[in-house]
This record gives sequence, structure tokens and C-alpha cells, in this order.
Amino acid sequence: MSSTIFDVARECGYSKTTISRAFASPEMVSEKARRIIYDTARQLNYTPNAIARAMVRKQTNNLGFIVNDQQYPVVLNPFYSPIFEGVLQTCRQRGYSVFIANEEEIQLPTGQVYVKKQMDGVIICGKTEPRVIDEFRAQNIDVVLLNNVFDMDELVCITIDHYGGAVKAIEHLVEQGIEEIAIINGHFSPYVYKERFRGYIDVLMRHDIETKDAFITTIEPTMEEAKQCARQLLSLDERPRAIFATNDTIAIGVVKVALQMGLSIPEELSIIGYDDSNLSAIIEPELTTVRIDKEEMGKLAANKLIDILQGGERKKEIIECPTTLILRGTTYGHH
Amino acid sequence: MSSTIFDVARECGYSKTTISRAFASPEMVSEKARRIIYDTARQLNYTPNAIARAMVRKQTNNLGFIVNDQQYPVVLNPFYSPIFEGVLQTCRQRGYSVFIANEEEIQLPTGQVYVKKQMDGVIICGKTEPRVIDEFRAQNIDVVLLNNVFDMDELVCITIDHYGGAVKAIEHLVEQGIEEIAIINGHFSPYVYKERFRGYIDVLMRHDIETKDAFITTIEPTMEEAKQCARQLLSLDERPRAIFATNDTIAIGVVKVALQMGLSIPEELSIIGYDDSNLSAIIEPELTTVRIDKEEMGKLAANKLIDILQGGERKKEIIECPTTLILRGTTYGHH
DNA sequence: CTTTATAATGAGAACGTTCCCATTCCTATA
DNA sequence: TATAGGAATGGGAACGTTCTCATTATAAAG
Repeated sequence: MSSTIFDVARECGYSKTTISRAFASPEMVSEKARRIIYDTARQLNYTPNAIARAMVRKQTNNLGFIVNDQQYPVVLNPFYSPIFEGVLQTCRQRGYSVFIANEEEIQLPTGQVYVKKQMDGVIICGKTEPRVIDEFRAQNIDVVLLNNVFDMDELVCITIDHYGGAVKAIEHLVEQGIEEIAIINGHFSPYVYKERFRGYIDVLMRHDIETKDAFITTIEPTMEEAKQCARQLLSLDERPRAIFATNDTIAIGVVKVALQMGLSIPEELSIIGYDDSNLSAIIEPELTTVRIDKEEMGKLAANKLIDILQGGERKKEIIECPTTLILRGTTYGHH
Repeated sequence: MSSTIFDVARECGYSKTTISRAFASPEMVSEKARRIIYDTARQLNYTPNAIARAMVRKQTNNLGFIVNDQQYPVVLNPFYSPIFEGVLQTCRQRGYSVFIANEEEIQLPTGQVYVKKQMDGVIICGKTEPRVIDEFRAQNIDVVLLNNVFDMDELVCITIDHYGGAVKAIEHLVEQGIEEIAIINGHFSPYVYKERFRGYIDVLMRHDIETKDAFITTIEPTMEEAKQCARQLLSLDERPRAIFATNDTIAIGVVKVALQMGLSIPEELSIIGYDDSNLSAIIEPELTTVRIDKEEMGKLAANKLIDILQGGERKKEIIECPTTLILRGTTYGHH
């Protein structure tokens, strides 16, 4: 039905090889031939068959974006979706397409084997196991790890300066003379979780501020748990004057509860979130939060991966993306 | 490097055909053979090559999701991302993968020709031209149109009951005795725009409520324009007691301005949005809005498309998805 | 006007499957 | 024991490209 390279060849008198070249590397073909070929192609509605091409070239120009997040699917994930958008952008630029998947759906019925020479490389986000990376590599699929760190040969890991971000947040509060600072820590991957907490505790200790056990809480990072935790925290006899939430969803839960309890923000309660998700500027007052340039992370990951695929050196590397404190309405210091 | 069907065949003594069958249609292969084949496959790290398979089967099991939205990219698009998630879900279930693209990036350097037998079918969202659909079809790529309606042969269009949603919103306000209702209409595709407006005007007329020109406004649907428009509307000598915003971003802009102007919601101003985006439950008070079940739309589109691809009948059809009014804090009647 | 280098074109194999058609192997029935 | 019939297996062509190598056309130099 759809015409092939042979149809075009027959129609315009050039060989299949020349037709192929006219599309794949036009500079190898004479001006005249190219024009004729393009014309008849258009006329016959011919388009190079990407599958056949991938078959002989042994590369698909497809990448996989793999996220294992039980709570939100990729596209709706406030954290990963901007990263994915970044990936998408550089892939577009560099001629790649992207599949979304999680680890389950790329498994074969055989058991442990993973499928798909349909992708040249994958970006694996967050939770996974080294075993998975080995399996991909065994199939010649290159891997870049994002928002996680494994100590493996030739593996590029792209992560975030979680510690530094937390430090900036707490320093900002302390600078204003606030000492009663509680933390609601989301139960993320161990690495993230610990680093953000370390930032909190370090700053307090450096300033000789006493840490109260009641101010240190951990929850699953859902809005519901956040609200419940905030209610508890704000009902304490000596309630905190600031709450550091380790992501924006939690922080928004806190804002909502504080508003319901009639507390004025930031006069009676300062709140800082983490991630600068697209939700943070929606709530009123708008959220002071630690920004991670997620699109940039995605671009970086995609670029690293494509560099490798295009013959770049495969070398072990851990890249820590910087964070910025974004001052908004839930904190003093917003002009 | 990666092993092929022949490696497995050589290793375990069965023919390539049997190996092929063990993966593609296991029921045609004896229990014993299957076990042996799977074992050696695992051992040799063999995986069926999806590209080669696609080549002979002439189908890739890939769909394209095409969105032409200048404002937001797909993944970050509050309207299309839930739809995409729905698409993704049914595709996962039915064994398909999905590419994201817009129309530009699937064009060939030849000019008008469109590329990619890498997809069996596409879902085109929103703005496009009939010509585009023709071009896809000329390449044997089936099309389902979403959130747009063209009068074309054998074309499935999936759209929304924009009119009905608007009617529900305005009726709800009128029921409470509110008559001074303004509309801020986002400048969407003509169809959407007109239908939502028609709902607004019809209800007012049916109740013999006078419509004021000053209450009827149109803007580009950005937060900034919305705020500006709201400020203007709320500074009128006879200001509206309710504002119907034709999407949630606009509505949130209105809420923010009203809050800043010290108006109490909903006592002094009721607000209704449209779409029930994930932002609508973030703002405080939470937004009363017209819900569209976007994931369901996505699922429907994917199912329709896959049905066709799997040999289903190709018949012209226009499906209108229903809407629901979600009562929340920006309106009376929230329990 | 020949020779030489370069640009433009072609023929054939290869890529790793699936599918059609044939063949072999069982098992049950006569 | 012979025979049929289905289940299980195999061989070869085909899918639509690209790539290597060879050939021809074209231009530049002697």
C-alpha cells in the first residue's frame, strides 16, 4: 500500500541506493537527482521506513525514560514531569524520540529478561537496582541514572545537591531569628531523605540551636499525611514558628492546615517547601521553596546519554545539580 | 554482541522458527521446548528484536500522541497531560507504546511529506488541519481526533460537552439567586470557545437575566491576563457577584486577585472554573469547577484507535464526553 | 588528447525476525 | 500392525532499508 524505495527507484530511474542516499545523506547526491527524487517521493507518498532503517543501522534513535514511582505516573508526577520535558526537548533537538515505561512493563514472560532493542539507551529515574542496569547493559542498552547514585563502572549519575538546598532553607529561617523550626521529612529514597535531613540538623547545630524530637517528623509524602502531621505539630503547646517540608506537596498541606487554624503566614508560621513544583506558585500565599532546575536536569541526562550513544567516552561520573532558594510569601524576606 | 535467534537455535538445537514461536505464540510450542528455549535465552541474554519483528509484521505496536499547543508542552500541559496518562494506561494494557510529538517534528526535509512508519496510528489533539489527517492516512497511519471535530470519512472524533458544562456552572449560580455573572472566556479553539460561551448566554437568557457587555470578556488563557482582567472586572462600579472562568488557570488568577483585594469568597464573589485541573484543589479556597474526565477521554481515544488497528470497523463517529460540576470552596453549596 | 583524480551512481549482501508450506513425530483408532 | 490425523518442528523467502565495494561519469591536469 505505502510505497517503498523500489517504487521510487522504478519511477524516477535512479537506483534504490541513490534514493536511500537522497534521504539519509543528501550531500552525496547531485542537486538534480535530489530534486527529482524528492518530487517523485512526494508524488508517490513515499517516506523512508524508519523500521527498516533501524534494522540495518542497528540503532533506533529511541530512548527510554523509566520511572518507578508508585504514587504518581510519570506524566502527572510533579517532580519527574518537568525532567521528562527537559529530556524531550533535547531529544527533539538531537533527533531522538522517547518512550515512557516503568520496569515492570519492559519485562518478558521468560522471567528476568528485559525486552526491547527498540531503544538505544535509557534514563532510569529514582528507585531501581543495580541488577536492572546490568540487564540493560547486557543488551547493549546504555544507561544514565537520574536522581539516584550507584557506584558502578562507567555509570553516569545525575543527582541533586539535596544537602545544600536544605542548608539554604534553614539558614534563611535562622537569619530571621527563628529557632523553633520543625521538619516534616517525606519518606523518599534513603539518599534523598538523609541528605535533606542532614542539612536541617547541621545548620541548627552550627548555630547551637536545640533540636526537639517533637519537631522532627517523617511521613509518606502525600497531602493527607502532611495535613495530619501539620495539625499535630501546630497543636503542640510550644508550637514551631517555622516548618521545613521536604517537598512542595507536604508544604502545601501545611499551608492549608495553618490557614484553616487561622494562623497568619508568615507572621506566626513560616513555611518552606522543596522542589519548586508547578503547584508552589498556585497556593496563596505562594510558597517559599528550594528550586531544582528540573528541566535542566532532564536535558543534562539526555545529552549525556546521547553523547555516549554517539561514540562519546563512557566514564563514571556523578553530577550534582545545584539548588536555589526561591523566596515567596510563606516566609519573610519576600520584597 | 547481543545474541540473535540463531544463537539460541544453535545452542539448544531447536530451529529459529521454534524459537520465534516460543516467544511470539508460546501455545504452539511444546512445554518441554519452551522451557529449554527460555532457559538458554536467559543464559545467552537473548531478547526478541522488536525492530526485526516490526519489520516483517508491518506493525510496530507504537502509537503517536500529537499535541500542537504553543503555550505548554504536552507533559506539563494541565489539560493534555491527564489525557496522555489515560492513553498511556490503555496502551500499556493492550501492548502498545506511545511517542509524543507535535506536527513540526514529524516532517521530512522534503517538504510536506510526513515521516514514520514507526507508528501504527496517532491520536491528534486539538488544533490541526484536515490535510494532516490525509497525509497520515496516505501512509497507512490511522487517526483518531481528540478535542476537535472534523467532518471526514471514517474519522473518530472525541470531544467534550463544552456547552453542557457551562450550563451546569451558570445554573448553579443562578439557583442561588446570583444574577450578576461575568464570564472570562479563554481564547481557545473556535469550537470550544463558542460552545462554552453559548452555555453561559443561554442560561442567562432562559432566566430572563440581563446580560451586560462589561461582564463579557475574552483573553488569552494565561494567569497574567486573567489577573489583569479580574482586577478590571472587580473594580467596576457595579461589580459582578460571580465570575465564570472558562478554564482553571483563569479561575485561579481570579481567586488570587479577589484575595488580594480583600474580597471574601464566596460571600462577596463566587468563582467557577473549567477543566478540574490538578491545580484546582491546590488554591485555597479550593475551586468549584467543571470536571472533564480527562483520563477517561484518553483511554477512550486509545481504545478506539487500537480497536481500529486490530481490524475493527472504521466508521465515522463523534463522541461527546460528559462533564460534572464539582462543588468546592469558591461557591456556595459546598457542604 | 590522454591520464588521473574525484564525484555520482549501482549491484548485492546483510540486518533478525515472521510466515507459509512442508515434513516429521506422536497417539489413538481401526 | 497399519493408518490417519493432529501436534510439533524446520527450511526458505520476504520485509525495506543501509553499507561495502565496484563501476561509470565528470572535471582537472599533463
